[in-house]
Amino acid sequence: MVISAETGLFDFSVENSIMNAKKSIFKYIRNMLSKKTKYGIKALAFIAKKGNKKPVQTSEISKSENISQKFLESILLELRKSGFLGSKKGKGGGYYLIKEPEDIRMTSVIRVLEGPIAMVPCVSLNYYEKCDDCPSEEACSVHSLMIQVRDSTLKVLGDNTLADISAKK
Amino acid sequence: MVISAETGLFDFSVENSIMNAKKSIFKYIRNMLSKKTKYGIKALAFIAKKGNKKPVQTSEISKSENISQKFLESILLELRKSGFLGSKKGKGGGYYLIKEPEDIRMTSVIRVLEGPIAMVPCVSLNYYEKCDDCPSEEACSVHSLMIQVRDSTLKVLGDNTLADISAKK
DNA sequence: CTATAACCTACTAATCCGATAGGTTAATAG
DNA sequence: CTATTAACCTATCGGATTAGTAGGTTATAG
Repeated sequence: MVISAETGLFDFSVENSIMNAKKSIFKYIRNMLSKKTKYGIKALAFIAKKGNKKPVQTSEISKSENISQKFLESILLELRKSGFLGSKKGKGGGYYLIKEPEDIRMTSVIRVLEGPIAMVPCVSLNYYEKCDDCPSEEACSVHSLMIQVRDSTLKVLGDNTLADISAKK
Repeated sequence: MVISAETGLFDFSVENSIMNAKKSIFKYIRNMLSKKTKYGIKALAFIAKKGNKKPVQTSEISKSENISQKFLESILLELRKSGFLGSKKGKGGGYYLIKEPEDIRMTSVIRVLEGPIAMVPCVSLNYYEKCDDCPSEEACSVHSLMIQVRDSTLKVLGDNTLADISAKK
């Protein structure tokens, strides 16, 4: 907020021009992978790295991975409800893996946290939705392209398990 | 809005529960490819299909592809400024391709309209940005996974040209 | 000179993301 | 039995984008 020296009132025009400048200078970069999903994967990897079956506290993951604890809580809760994690309340409690890391594919993690893997709903396997505009999917120039992208992404995410990504370092 | 028969007042609790139900039933599906990009690709394909060098009007594309004309105008303008299209004003004017469809890769179109192709800025080639949270990209479990996804997507989008996607049908 | 179609500027509603706040419940330690 | 711990739950919020809409101005063809 800029205050005019002359009038003592808020100078909205200046404020506005600064905001517009910001807009144009710092081009927003769209995240296709939300922080939620990113944090979720990191948390799973963290738990997997520990290896043993003792529960890991949210606070520990939060500190180690620089994630807001409250936000992380909601993510881990969702992962538990989706069957990836088990939990234990009270002292010494926390979250632990239910399945082996080798059996957790990145596709399933991302589908739960993020939603569709496809870039467009009309080529999504699990979250299909027809486009409003396209009368025919076969005639759509974007459709087949996006199917190719989906399939190549699906291949990568399906090949990678939690064991693979938590093995790093 | 629901009106209580007893009090004659708005029953916000009911209203609210309906809205919550809606929220949970109709899960929002995130588009990773914006409509802007989708429309832009469709428009390019439309122009490419025409084949000849006569300018194509925004209104024609808009009607044929079911795209809001004003929105499309802004997209085609951007594509012109980015060097994909040429334009001609006045009667008989419109937009035309500057390069051959074979020479227009989908990667470049998407980068201009959408921005980064990578799912996360920290693995983007053209829009790189460091993550706030990660102290080390090598240690990040998400990083290498997203590099794999990026590369496979880049392969598909780099292999497909405007000629390829407009050849359909 | 007039119709056309590109070009430009500003604004808006709806929506989501990422997070915060403030609590309740269940399990363990002492 | 009591205090502590950590998961669990509900509500709310600011900031930012998307997908337009509105209302013009400029240049070109006939």
